Parts: sequence; C-alpha cells; structure tokens
Amino acid sequence: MLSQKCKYALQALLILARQAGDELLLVSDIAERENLPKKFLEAILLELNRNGLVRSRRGRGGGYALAKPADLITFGQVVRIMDGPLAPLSCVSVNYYRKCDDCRDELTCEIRKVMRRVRDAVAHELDGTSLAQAVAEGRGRALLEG
Amino acid sequence: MLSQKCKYALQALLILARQAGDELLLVSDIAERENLPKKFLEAILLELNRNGLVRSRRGRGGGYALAKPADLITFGQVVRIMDGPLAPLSCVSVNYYRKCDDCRDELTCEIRKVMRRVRDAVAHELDGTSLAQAVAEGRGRALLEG
DNA sequence: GTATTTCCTATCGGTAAACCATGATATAAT
DNA sequence: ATTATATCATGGTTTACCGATAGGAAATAC
Repeated sequence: MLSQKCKYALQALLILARQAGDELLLVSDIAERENLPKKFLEAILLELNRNGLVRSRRGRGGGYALAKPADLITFGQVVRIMDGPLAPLSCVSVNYYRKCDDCRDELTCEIRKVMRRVRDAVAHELDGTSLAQAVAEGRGRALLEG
Repeated sequence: MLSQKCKYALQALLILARQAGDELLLVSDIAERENLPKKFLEAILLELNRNGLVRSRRGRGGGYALAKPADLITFGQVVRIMDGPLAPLSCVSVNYYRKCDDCRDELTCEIRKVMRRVRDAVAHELDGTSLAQAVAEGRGRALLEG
C-alpha cells in the first residue's frame, strides 16, 4: 500500500501538471485545494524538489512548479522517491537491489521468481504512466501514448 | 514490500507443498530447514491454519500439512492473509475495499485509475500462481498451467 | 500419566508513519 | 532598509505496526 505521503505527492504533482505554463503555486494553495495538511505537504514538495521533479522560488511571489514537462514525470519516479522500491522483495528490485538476509540461493528461489514477475508488472504500469497521461485520461480520453 | 511474516509463510508453505502425501511436518523441522525463528513460525502457521490453508494435529506425532492440494493454494491467498490487500490503494482493492478518507470523487480520481491497473496486474500474477506451479517451476520447467 | 506438540495470550523493543512547532533564509514590494 | 511573504531546515511527538519471544493451556500418542 502506498503511504499517505506518496498519495499527497501525486495529488500535488497532478495539480501542478494541470497548471499550464510556468505559473508558480503556493504550498498553501495546493494544500487548500486538495485538503492536505500544509506543513506535511511542505516537506513533501521539498523532497520532490531535492529529487528534481519540482522547482521552487522562495519569498514573496514564490511557490512551486514542475521542473520538467508533465510527460517526462512518471508515477514510477514519484513512488520510488516517496516509498522506495516498487518490488515486493528487495532481491527483485532493479533500482534498490539488496540480497535477502537469509537466502541460500537466489537463482533457485521460487518465491523470487514469482515476485520478479510482480515487480515487472508493477513497474510496467507505473513507469509507463506519466502525469500528462493521467491528466489526459482524467479529461475523458487518453490523448498521449507513451 | 512483503513483510517478513509473509515471506516466512510462503517458505513454509512451499516446503509443505513439496512434501508429498499427507505426512505431517513439525514446526521445528520447518524452522530448522529454512532457518526461520521457530516461535514466530508457530504463530504464522497458526494463522494459516485459522484461514484454512493448512491443517494440523497436536500432540505426539502431530504437525502441519497443507489443507488442500497445492494447486489450489495461490500466492494471492497467502499474501492477502498475511499482509492484507494487494492493491496500492484501499479504494481499488477488490477484497478489502475502503473509500479513501478524503476523496471527493472516486470516479474522476486519476490516481485511482492508475492504481487500479496496478492492482489488476499484481492480482493477475499472484492469483495466477499456485504453490504447485512455483514448485514445478523450481524443478526446471512449469509442468502445470493454471 | 507423561512426553510431545500445537494452541493461546501477553508482552516488548525497535522503527517508521504522519504530523506539528519553531525558526532560519531567500525574495519582492514598499 | 524594512517588512511581509514563502520556502528551507531541524527536531520533536504521537501512534501504530513489525518482528520476535515467553509462558503456559490444551490435545494427543505411547
């Protein structure tokens, strides 16, 4: 299950994605629009900023915007930043691989084989869906294929 | 990510699945073979018992065996018992559906649409793989299709 | 009736999730 | 410059869950 943090991140990013142009949005505005806890959202956007998905300006007239076009930001990127590996087992993770503590032989582990397929299926969906696609889909029809 | 508990459960069940016939296996034997904490495994098998995946007999000569043929027990069943919903959001869960706390309209939520596909992909893999298939696959080739 | 083995309840330390409070720092308008 | 406005940084709180263990009750075989 996705963390609350990750859900909030996706909500915020989708709002920014819908915001055409380079207009900056305030944390408080996003929080209000989506009913998110403001301080928590602040921390989330900060993390997204450090990871290059979002850019910011501080001080009066400041705020947040996407750091790149919405079709270059995928759900997979967001989930990995917020919640870590997509894989159900670290030993089948591509981006966060780590051997299982007590595994005698990774190559013959039946659980691993199954979970590898799960990981691939999840990654296929999440890495294959961008913010732009999700927004378009929400408008009634998927206009962008990726 | 799967919990440790769930991993242990799958390991134990695969051992039982490999055990032909109705021979009972001791908790201590399973624990020893797979290097699992015995007391913890005890609790896990108890839970699997209460959920009908496993049957037991107590006292001398007692132990555990699968409650039904290995091709009728799927990874999906096990994961749901141990870790709950497969879905990344409760609002897209089929077996554990629950509305998101702060969702204004479930039907237009873009995040939900994406996560629904993820859920389906995961369920397809896990519900489509039985203990028997995993064991067969481990022997080099999948002999059973389901 | 005694040894064996599962069943049941309770507990515990550690860790992470979800926030909140406070203040520092950068920016723009006055 | 000063002030109002925002983001940035740090640290704490509360709650809940995860992984595991302890101790004994209940059932079964010999």
